[in-house]
Amino acid sequence: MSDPVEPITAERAFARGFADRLPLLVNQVGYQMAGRAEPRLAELGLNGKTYMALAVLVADRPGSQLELARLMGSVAAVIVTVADNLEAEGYVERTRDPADRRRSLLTVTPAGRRALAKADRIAAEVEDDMLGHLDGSERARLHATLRGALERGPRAVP
Amino acid sequence: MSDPVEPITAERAFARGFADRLPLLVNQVGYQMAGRAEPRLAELGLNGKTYMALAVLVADRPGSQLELARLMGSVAAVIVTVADNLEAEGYVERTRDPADRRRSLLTVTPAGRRALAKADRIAAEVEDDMLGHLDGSERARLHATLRGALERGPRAVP
DNA sequence: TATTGTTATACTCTATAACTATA
DNA sequence: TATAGTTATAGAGTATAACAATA
Repeated sequence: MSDPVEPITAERAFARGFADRLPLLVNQVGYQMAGRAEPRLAELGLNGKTYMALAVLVADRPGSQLELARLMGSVAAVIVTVADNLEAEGYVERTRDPADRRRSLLTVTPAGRRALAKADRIAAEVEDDMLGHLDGSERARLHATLRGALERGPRAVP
Repeated sequence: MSDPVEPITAERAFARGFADRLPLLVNQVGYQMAGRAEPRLAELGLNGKTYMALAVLVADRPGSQLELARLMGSVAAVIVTVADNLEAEGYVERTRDPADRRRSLLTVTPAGRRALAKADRIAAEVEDDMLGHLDGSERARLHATLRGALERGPRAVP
């Protein structure tokens, strides 16, 4: 104790109780990442949910709010608020589908695309923060592993 | 379309919007894992938080509720409820530290250890569900990667 | 005066179920 | 009758601050 070259106290940096329990590890890493990203996303008028929605809108082009909900693993009522927030920031425009006037078409505006690009930069920096110890190939492997996990089985979680 | 060998509809199994954004991927995998584990933990009288607390109590032996809070990345007020729940299930006993009567010592009961073992089995099965496509060495690598991410930097998230 | 645990309160999220308008 | 979106409401979870006991 009181070692001059090790100013960090003896307190563990993280709980060993997480070490061999992958679900706890994944949740903790996700929680850490969210906690680091959210304050910076807030400066863009975004949060985790609206950032995710922008990403899915651009990449997957859902044809209705309900399809967006499904892609996000969420439900219709939640997407209403998400779309409201994005619309209020000027990041999406909401128009009724002329072919089926029950559906709302969400189109990302140029400002929305700029916000998404900035949010992606934040996400990349958070990734660097937490995975700076990995080289490129290790990071690519982690990406592939997690994508594979999502591709397996249906999403049963609302 | 309507391919007999591919009964899954054209709907994507998961949103491509997540694909290149690691924080979104991690959160989604964690969310999936939690959604699969929670209903089964509930049969043990546990949830994600109380399971995590049991694991940390056994592995890290915190000397007070506040230390447990720090190890879990939580705060004192939340731990009160966590400890209340574990105590109500008979999984921990709460006694005042004789050396400093402000502190509560949480000791895991034999029933608590049995519940933790069952919860660990659930966690392992959820891991198999989502990572069945990985062989042992790939899984070990994922473990090490995530542990490394948590060991880097302080936890700033309450 | 500082710290630990607790309680209280307000706030956010989420889940569910009505309700509307369109089909 | 069924579907997409919306609204309402209740419940869970979280954060903050005040408070009591102990140091």
